[in-house]
Amino acid sequence: MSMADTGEPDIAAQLEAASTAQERFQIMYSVLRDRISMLVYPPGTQLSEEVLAGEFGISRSPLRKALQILEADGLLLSQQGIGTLVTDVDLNELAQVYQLRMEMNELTGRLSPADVDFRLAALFDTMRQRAEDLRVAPERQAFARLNIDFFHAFQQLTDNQPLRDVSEKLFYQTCRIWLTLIPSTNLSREVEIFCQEIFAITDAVAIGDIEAAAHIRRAHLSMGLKRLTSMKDAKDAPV
Amino acid sequence: MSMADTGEPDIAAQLEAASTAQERFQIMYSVLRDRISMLVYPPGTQLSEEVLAGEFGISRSPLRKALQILEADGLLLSQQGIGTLVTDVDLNELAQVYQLRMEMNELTGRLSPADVDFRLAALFDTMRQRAEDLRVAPERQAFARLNIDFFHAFQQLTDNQPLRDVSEKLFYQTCRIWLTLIPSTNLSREVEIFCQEIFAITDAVAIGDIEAAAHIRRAHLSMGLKRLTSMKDAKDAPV
DNA sequence: TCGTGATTACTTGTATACAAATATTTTGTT
DNA sequence: AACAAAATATTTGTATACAAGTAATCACGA
Repeated sequence: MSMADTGEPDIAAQLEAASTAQERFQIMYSVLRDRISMLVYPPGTQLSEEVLAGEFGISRSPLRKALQILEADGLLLSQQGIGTLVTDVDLNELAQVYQLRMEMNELTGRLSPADVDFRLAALFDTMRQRAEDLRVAPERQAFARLNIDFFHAFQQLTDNQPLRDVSEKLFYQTCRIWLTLIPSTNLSREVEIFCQEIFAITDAVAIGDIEAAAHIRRAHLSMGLKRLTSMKDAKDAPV
Repeated sequence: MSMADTGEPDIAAQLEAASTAQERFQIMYSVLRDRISMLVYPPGTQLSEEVLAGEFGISRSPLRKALQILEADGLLLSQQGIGTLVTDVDLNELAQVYQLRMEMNELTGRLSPADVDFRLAALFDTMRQRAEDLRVAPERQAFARLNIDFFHAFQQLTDNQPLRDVSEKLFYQTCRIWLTLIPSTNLSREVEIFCQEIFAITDAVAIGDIEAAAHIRRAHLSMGLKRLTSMKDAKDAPV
């Protein structure tokens, strides 16, 4: 599925193995979005179409489709003569996206809540396990990876597909802010808070109370925004 | 020459006048989305890249970007060897989108409500005027056009940009359903209902009560969904 | 007449050459 | 040395030829 964190073995081979154009697009899109979100390409990075096409073993044409969709998602900005740059997340946009996500997460509990079957419960159990592992050995990459994977798990708590699509777009618009703002000194604290969130939500899911899970998620989004703004202020403050 | 019956004077000239690629994309995207929404291209219509590029006076490359974004929006579906087809709106998707829009419209009143200045009040006044004109002479095209324009006016009631973007995507995913389902016999009734909605919302906006406007909108979305499902049932019923 | 296989036509997907826009470097002049 | 203008390099944008996939047609035989 997602994987492709550091390993990401030979994308070119995966692309060649894919039979349809849609599959190839999906691979390129996922890989690039993941690299942007995991800060393999930090904000401001210039992505050369020619270089990327070379790495993927294809021409610029099919690659450009992936880049154009990512641009529509707000993750890239292409300009003729300048280049394709990874966008930055500014504080204003961050606050607006977070406010919207807070409200929409509540909808997860109200609109078409999924029934918690064995598979879903098992998924959240692995999340809990990964959180515990991370707490023992806090690490930036693993933290970011768990953040992304837990989001996708949470998504499965609703059967409303448009809600899923919209939530995903909003999530990826800002999720890299954590990696960009967390200094190594704060990592442990953030991991601890995130673990508490995962534990609480997993407990709620275990007893089938999706609405409770949604409210917990909302509360943590709210507090997360507050911490992010304070981090941002601390970073922007003069030395 | 071109079959663009609804105003839309020579797109090719507009494209040539545009100075940047982004402007050209915006023109093509808007024109195509509008044609799909106004049923110039009804669901199932096959859009030939070559023909469209010819009409727009450009090559397939820049046109394809617009088509690809519209495909990501869910309005088109492209398949190699088959063609690019306008998607249909099925009842399931319709219900999910409407449920989500109902909830999100409430957010319009809570998240960053815009302050109603003179310009905004004037805009809603023109909407009221157009509604009154439409009531006198109900017409399918004018109804659909007002539906789209009123949506954009309503959008301006919030300053939360992500909320605007998401709402717009959702709106265009289903708005053509009205034109596809309304038989000429029901047009007058729908126009009447729509006028009542516009009048009520305009009154609320006039006194600066955006939250009230949002609740009215939500109520009409809810009732609209009910009517749409009943229309759909009536249409699908055997003769 | 029916069925079946090959052929043909038509569609989007991909590769590539070139155009246009921007940034950088060089070069010439004062 | 400083400045300006031109040449150059680098990037995305566009046009176009061809490949790959699909559907319809035709030919041919039983």
